[in-house]
Amino acid sequence: MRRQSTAADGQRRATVTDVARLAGVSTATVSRVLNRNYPVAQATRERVESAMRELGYVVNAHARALAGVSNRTVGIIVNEVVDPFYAYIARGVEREATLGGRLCLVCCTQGDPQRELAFVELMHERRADAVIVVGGSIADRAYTSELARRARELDADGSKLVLCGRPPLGDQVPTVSVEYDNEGGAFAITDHLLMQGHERILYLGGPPRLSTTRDRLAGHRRALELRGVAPDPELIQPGAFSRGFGQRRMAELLRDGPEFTAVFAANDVVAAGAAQALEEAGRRVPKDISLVGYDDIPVAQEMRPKLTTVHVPLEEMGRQAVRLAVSGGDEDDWREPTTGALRLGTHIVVRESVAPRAAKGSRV
Amino acid sequence: MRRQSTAADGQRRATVTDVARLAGVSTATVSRVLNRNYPVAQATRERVESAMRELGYVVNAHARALAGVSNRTVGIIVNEVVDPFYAYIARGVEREATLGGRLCLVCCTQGDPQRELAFVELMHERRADAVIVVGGSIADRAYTSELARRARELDADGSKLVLCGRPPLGDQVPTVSVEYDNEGGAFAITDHLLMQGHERILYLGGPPRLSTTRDRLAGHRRALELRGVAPDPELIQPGAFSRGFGQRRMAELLRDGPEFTAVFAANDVVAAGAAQALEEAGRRVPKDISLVGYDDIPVAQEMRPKLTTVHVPLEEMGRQAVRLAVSGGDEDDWREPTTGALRLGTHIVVRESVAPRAAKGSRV
DNA sequence: GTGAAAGCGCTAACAA
DNA sequence: TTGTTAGCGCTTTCAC
Repeated sequence: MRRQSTAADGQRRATVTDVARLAGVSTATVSRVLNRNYPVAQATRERVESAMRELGYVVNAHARALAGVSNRTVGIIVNEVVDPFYAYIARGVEREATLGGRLCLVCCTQGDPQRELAFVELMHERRADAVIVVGGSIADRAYTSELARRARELDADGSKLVLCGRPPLGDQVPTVSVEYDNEGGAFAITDHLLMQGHERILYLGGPPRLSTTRDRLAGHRRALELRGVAPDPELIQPGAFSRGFGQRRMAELLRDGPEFTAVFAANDVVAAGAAQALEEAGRRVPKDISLVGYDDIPVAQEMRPKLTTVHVPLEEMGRQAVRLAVSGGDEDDWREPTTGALRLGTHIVVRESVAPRAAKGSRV
Repeated sequence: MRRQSTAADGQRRATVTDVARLAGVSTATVSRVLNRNYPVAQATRERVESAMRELGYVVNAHARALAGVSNRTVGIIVNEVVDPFYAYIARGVEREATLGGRLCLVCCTQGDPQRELAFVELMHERRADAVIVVGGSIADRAYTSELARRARELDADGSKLVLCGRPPLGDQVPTVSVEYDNEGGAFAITDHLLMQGHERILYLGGPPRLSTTRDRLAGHRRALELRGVAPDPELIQPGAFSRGFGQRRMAELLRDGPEFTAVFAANDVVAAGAAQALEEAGRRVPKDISLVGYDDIPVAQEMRPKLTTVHVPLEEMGRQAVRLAVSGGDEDDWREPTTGALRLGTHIVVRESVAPRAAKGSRV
């Protein structure tokens, strides 16, 4: 049974005033030793510091922020921390923010656009230097205009909304954006499959209305078209970005779907699910069916066969997002205009999950 | 080029006063519509709201916090967001915090205890309701006492330091802790190996001075002892918690290390690295050598053969951490004493990476 | 080198 | 139902 030393027992938390009193100086002096931005006599400093220690004084960040010092914070809003796609971007943001002496706050929407909007507002309320929204978005009228409104408010307060891996909100909306060549990656990997003789390629997974899906599908279709392969609607099977979806849908299609010799999974996680279903159905990858993914997250190297996929510079996107947003930080440089944009490249990583199409169809 | 509407052009950010003036009411009224915790005439409310919209008003969270409203925040401090071990705990924290209407702030130390300490302080400065430090710790005198000091300061301010997956700081230090049966899991999985006839078991990876390693090793040794197997120092090969370490060290040991028929990797990530090295050396798992991991993160199910490992209730630990720390939240219930502790169970999950010891030694 | 005092933007008594 | 006003804890001129 220990002493319950919460606010209950009147031990009001120590403030600069308390420290000042105990040290026999003014609050201004305390503030000066706190910020070490102004000369203070050695002896005075020591008295103040010991008073702080004695009182267990901890500066109040809110009071400080209110009094006008930047709180050096960038917020990042993602779907899910446990999803490597987001985690690696978050890591980039975190690293770069730390480099600039800033704190990085991570929020998870669990895929809910309303929560995303709420978080943007929250970060604004906390006066973040920048708020970064990550990942594809659905093209919803109401949602988009709400986000645009917040982008404007943020901008009006000298902060920035950063779009990371999603399309711009329109030319009138002040944002900065960091994208990756999503369409190009999808084109390249489809072409890779085509070059191996595959023409019946199943596109599997990804929320149908998501910008990410739209772009990947566009690249996929462009590649087919270029090689004169007629797209078959039956081979386009979007759904979700989850392992579970990949596995379930794949199993179904194997049972009574169209014929195909290769699978283009919307991302590596879906690919892992598909691989599982393929394995359970006794289809060998890549001998019977070739399989590719997208994103190049670590699981791609853990799978057997190792997954051929499209590399996306996730961490670098995160870094660039904060770099673009907080241009400099201390030094007030008047770099780019209000709206900056950056598009990073993608490239395919060939591993072991693709083989030339077998002479006969893949159906057993 | 667009209008650069930052602070530069004198567009001072709108405050309650501005809103009040524009709406023709007092700031108190504005505050009341903001907090919807007090009756306000419908007509008034509407005028205020439209004024807010017109001005692009966004409440200042710092001012609000300073004025005495809890900012409903819990901070979590982890090594690395991209490490699933931490990511899943973080997700639990996030989920539970959200349930309580709280914001979850994630900080990454990149394994640096000094940064951890700094983050605890930072979260305290921001007046977090609780700050959760996650993962094993090294038993360093100076570090421990520093952390203890901060725990006391936090406690004095009615907040809490939560130790998640690491040993307590001592009975005098007010903390709450959520652990898992680390030793027990290691015991169980070692015993599993022993039951399959393995006696030469290599323990691979994990920072040697980390509490996590110490506990796992303790369980491992206890199991050996119980079955009367003499521990061989050569078979204890700690190092790091990384895939790279697992792969490198494994390759070396395969080349010129002691003989062994099974590998107990300190965690699943190390196991993945070890598996890779085994594969490259032409040793089959589990036929030639059995392999187990720890943590049961998703990669365990992606590996082929699927990895037998110890399940740790990561997400649940995160949830419990905040539940214990912010006891109730709104309702001021006087539940447990200052120091609460919880220990969650672990269990092994048998998959495909263990086989009975071959008749002959594993050496080719 | 140090102190006095005026806010920063908001909330919460207390009045009206 | 609404307004007045006194802080919350800190920083920062401006004096001394």
